[in-house]
Amino acid sequence: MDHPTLHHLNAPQRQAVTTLDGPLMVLAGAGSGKTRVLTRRLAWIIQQQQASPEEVLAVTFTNKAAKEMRNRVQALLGLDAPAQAHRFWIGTFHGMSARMLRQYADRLGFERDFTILDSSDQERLFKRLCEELGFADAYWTPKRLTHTIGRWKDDGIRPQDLTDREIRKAWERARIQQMYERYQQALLQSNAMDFGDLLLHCLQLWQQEPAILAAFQQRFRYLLVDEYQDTNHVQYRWICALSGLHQNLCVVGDDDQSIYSWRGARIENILKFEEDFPQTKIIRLEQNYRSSGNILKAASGLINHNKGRMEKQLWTEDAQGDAIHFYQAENDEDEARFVASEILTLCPAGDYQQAAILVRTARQTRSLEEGLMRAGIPYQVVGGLRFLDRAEVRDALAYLRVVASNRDDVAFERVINLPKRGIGPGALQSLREIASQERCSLLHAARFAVESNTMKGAAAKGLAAFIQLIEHARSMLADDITPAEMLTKLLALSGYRDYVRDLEKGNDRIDNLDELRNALARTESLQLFLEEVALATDLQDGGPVANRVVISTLHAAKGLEFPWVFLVGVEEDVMPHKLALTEQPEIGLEEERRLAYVGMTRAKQRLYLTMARRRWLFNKPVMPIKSRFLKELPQEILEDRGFRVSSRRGATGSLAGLPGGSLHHQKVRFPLR
DNA sequence: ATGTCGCTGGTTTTT
DNA sequence: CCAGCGACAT
Repeated sequence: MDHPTLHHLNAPQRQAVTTLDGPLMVLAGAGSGKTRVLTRRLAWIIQQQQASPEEVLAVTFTNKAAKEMRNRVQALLGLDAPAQAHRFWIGTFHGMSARMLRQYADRLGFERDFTILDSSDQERLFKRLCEELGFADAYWTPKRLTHTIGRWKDDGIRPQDLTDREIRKAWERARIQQMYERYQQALLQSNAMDFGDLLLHCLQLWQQEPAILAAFQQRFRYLLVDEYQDTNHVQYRWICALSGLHQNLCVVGDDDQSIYSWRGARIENILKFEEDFPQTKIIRLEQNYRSSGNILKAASGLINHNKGRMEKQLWTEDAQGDAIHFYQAENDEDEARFVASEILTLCPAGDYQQAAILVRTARQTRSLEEGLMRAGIPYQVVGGLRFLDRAEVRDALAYLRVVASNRDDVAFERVINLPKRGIGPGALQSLREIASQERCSLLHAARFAVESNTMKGAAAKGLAAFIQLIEHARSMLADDITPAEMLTKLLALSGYRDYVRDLEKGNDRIDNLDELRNALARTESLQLFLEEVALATDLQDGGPVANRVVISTLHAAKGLEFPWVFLVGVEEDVMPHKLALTEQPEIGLEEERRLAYVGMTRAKQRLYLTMARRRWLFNKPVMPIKSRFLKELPQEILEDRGFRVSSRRGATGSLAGLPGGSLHHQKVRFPLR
């Protein structure tokens, strides 16, 4: 077998690529060439003429991963491939589900152009329902309802499925059940689905119309699932259903990198796979091509403290490489300064994209950003507050949604009084009453109220203006004005642009609106844009920007790699995070350990672990102590870079080394000031 | 209907 | 420190 698609693959990789028929589970350790295997496998299926691209379904968790997979497969397939690559069904669980549901929306009582709600939309909706139902409870806040019901949906629990496993007290269960039902009703009424619904409604559709499922089963000869360790129960059922006929299902994952249990991910899906598909072949990819020997040793040493792992031992042909550098900073500022000075030493030519700083929580980025800025090092923050989550962006999107759909009540409520149009809670309440009486949407109710002069005063005027605005926007689209131009006019005429300009940081916010408009200009239609945006996390390509240090949360760093990695804040209460240990301490701790493991295994050549002895938290001083994870590392490969008491007050070295009498090099280097 | 003051409560967040 | 919210005043 000397096919180019099989070049440069080790034996298990080659096996994973060429074992096409029957269920297959690939346990792919960090840095073991997983993406290479996945993409080669897709190419192999086509080249061996086992299926045509449209008969292959590959599911990923992020749009970014999907895009990368498509590009790489395209490259593998050669010149005639672009058209072929587009025929594959490659996408996220949610994207693929939406695609299938649009086709059959009517069977479930939805229209084809249903909207997809994000968690802030959901919270708003729950808030409204709480008010309507007089549901006041200190515990069951809209936020908690959103979260809890979201988890239930991940587990496939519908309102009627609630038992005392979920809520023990029967009287409370009845209340929550009613709320859950009302929520689903409201979604149907607004022709909307939340993320969980996308998957659940697929299952329901298939159950209700077996012929539709059978057609999909027939079609997808090969299924591939990436990041399998992060699938939840419903996703598992979704996969099983679709692969039910041919059973050519290949899942690829690493239980040691499961870090989304708080979003419903079930590590047990890996164990269950073998049970549910008894014929399963298991292939382990254990050779690591990314990290030096010491980095691998440290990471393995850490993760070995977890119980109940799939048996797997990573190894590398690489040299041991650098020691793991440990630095105990005096405080946040000193930590940032240390990181910055190391980066300057490591990247004398200014090739800063070689370095990454990984944090447990987004708020840790602040002192680091300041430190880098002071040192004149360009950086890029990934995984912080995302573009599409910014209030002004969501507002503008809500305007677009109202223009695009008559039924999107959630979007309507968001913008009806933004900027202020004199439509307060009272006016809104009467609109809702009209809507429920007439069984119509809020927009229709508003139209009705204006036409029949039901409203009075400021509210009447404001409503009329709003309706006119929306109709005007629609007529622009009908007159072939581009959606992007329409948005610009819409935001200007509504007064929203002026309103935003006068807010704090108004200029930045206007920039964001402009960026949204640019993204809209790049898309074919408004419908397509709204779909894309609903399922996307970010509009920017997301790839590393040239010559910038990446600052990332650990979660957002999965799948990335860098020559130099700084894992900062390696302290108790941060890593592991305090709140991760509250409910089920053992389980939480193991996930935190995996998170640290993911961070460490991002490093190729050198790994730094840092902590600070003093920090400020919520305006209060705290004295962090070393993370227990530090003590779980093989001590002999750690190099203590010491810590330093404020240079201005005269430095005294400290022997605050690690237990076990490790090295105490006092290499104090501070090129900055 | 809207503006302001003071209180609370703050992980991670692929979709 | 900070955003987001409810209570109260305008």
